[in-house]
Amino acid sequence: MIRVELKGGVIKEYERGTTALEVAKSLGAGLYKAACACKIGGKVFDLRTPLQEDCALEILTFEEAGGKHAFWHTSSHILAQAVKRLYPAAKLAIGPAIDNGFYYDIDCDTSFSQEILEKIEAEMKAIVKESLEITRFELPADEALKLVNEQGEIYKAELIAEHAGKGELISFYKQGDFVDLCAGPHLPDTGRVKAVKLTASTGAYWRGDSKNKMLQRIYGISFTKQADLDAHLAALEEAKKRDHNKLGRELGYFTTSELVGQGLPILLPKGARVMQILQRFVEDEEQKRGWELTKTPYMGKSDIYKISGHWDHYRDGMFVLEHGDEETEEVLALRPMTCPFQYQAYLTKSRSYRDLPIRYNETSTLFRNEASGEMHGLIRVRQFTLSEGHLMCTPEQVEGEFRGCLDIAIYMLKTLGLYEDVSYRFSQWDPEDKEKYIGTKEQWDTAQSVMGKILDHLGIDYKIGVGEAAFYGPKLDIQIKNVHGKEDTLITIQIDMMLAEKFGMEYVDADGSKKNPYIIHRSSIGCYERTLALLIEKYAGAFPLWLAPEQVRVVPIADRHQEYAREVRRELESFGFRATVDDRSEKLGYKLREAQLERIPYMLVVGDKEAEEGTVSVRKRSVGDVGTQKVPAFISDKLADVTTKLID
RNA sequence: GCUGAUGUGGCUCAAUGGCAGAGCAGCUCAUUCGUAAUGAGCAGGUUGUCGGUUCGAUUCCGACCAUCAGCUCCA
Repeated sequence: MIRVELKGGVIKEYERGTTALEVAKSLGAGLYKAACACKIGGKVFDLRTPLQEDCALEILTFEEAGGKHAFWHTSSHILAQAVKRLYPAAKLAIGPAIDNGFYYDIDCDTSFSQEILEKIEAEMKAIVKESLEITRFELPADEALKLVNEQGEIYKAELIAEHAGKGELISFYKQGDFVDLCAGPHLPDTGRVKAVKLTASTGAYWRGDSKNKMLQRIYGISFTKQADLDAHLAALEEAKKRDHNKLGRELGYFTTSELVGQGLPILLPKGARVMQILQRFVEDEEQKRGWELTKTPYMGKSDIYKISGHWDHYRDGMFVLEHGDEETEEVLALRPMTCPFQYQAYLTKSRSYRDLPIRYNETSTLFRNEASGEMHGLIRVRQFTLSEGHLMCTPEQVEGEFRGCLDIAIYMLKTLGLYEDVSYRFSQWDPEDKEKYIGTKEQWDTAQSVMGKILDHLGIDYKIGVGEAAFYGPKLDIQIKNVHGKEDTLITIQIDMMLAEKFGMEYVDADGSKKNPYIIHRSSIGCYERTLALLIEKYAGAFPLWLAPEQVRVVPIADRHQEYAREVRRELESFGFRATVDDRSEKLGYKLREAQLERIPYMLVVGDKEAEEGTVSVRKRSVGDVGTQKVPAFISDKLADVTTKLID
């Protein structure tokens, strides 16, 4: 007998070799029916795992992450089984659970149109109804290979071939007549996937490599009951309404034009105003923290990019202004980054260790010729404005300066109300990738260990991204998810030990020797276009007062109140408020409705009473009518909110 | 760049191998109104662009442009 510690510290005894599923069954029919996977000693396992010794066991249901993962993984197997039933010639690649559901990559001549997805979904429901038992078995690599070859599963064979010769057993899962190579864990049977929806069919390269064949990827989501699926789909619809690419256009923040081109958004007055507010905020804050503003050219000769290495790495992604022969004539290119231009500022004189750190910031407009399929709203564009900076310092200073760079980024994010939504990624090089990265293994090990030490010192919780580093150094990326759950980099701080040497940047140290400074590349608020996009989504267009392009709208009730309304507006403007008067001969309700739809933070209703008393009737966007105030009282209240950058 | 989808007035959406229609927005007039839509009238489109098939194309076909989802990429 073995002793199994269950949830809440309860200890029960079982026969050695009892499976987790049998334990769940012994604990109650409800738990048995809900069981998806288990945790043994804190690690997630399949429910079929026999318990061989005393252990702590937790049965995971759909409510826990591990259980959800198994549930969605099984859903993907059901998807694959349905596809194989309908299209026996289809070849299966991989089909994992993801953060929000599951997918399966499939090689099939038939294109999975909407109608076909519906057919597959119907077949999945049939498989669920059949409530097939799911069993696990293991084979040595050579027998496993034989099995998948018999099935004609060439992609599975490729996966197994990688494990051949290591002596490990390859696991399979079987449900009905469908067998799939898989590490698991999986549900006990297919009958538990009560509600399923296939959400999309897209393309995806085999093994994530664009040199490989493009397969078809079917995405889906599933739940234990239909009501949860319905709620999930409704939430997705709600999220779509916040999408900056839709809302930002509707509210008049930006537009695009076919005549101008892809990835070249036109910021309309509202968008341009918010961007100006953000820029002033960033530049002022950076000045307070010892950053010096530069203004460098939007283009430069190819020579400068050849030294930095960008010409080799990113020439295709640069807008090169070609006039003639590259060999004999000057070739200019629009700048894709500001680094080497700010280095020229550093190089204007010889530097002493006493001069360091030198911190240069710039609100820099950059140009990158992104691939046509990459462009998206304000998130990924071909011309953008970065709050960019480069900091030159000694090795002793690098930790403190890095912390300073991080501090300002965190301060920005907190002020904007985005901080709670971000996560950190420590982006490292991939030693296997000989093409992308410059420098030696020693240089990389040093730079990464410096950054790793700093991050650990600061107690930052990060994920490691192998192969995500810049070609010249490791990065701390501050990641954020958009309204659809897609993650992007908002802010990045990089340590660079390579480019100073390439550009001959030196300083004279205390002992008289010449050394290359460390360079930190960093952004404090990221790219303004992208930040604006995320703010639109975060606030669903209802910006905090300090950021709102129009802060106050004065709404006269009848035409005879227009003069007083304009007086109120002039008073507001004299205190720096962005205010307008809606002087159209419309009914009050009509004008308020429009102001609400435009997300104006405050509407000031003025009629006979207000004009008489020198007051305004305050309507707050988020609340409604909040009563009457004297004009100076309203102004001082809201001035305080603007000064503190209140997020309301 | 790749896979797939989409493109009809400013917006949301109809319709059709044979004169393209509605609501909202806009404009005009009337209404002067107290916290999310006053009424009436008017105007607005070479159906993304170019080419092909056809007696006739917005509809069918092709190329391109743009937009969307995803992949790849992101200095």
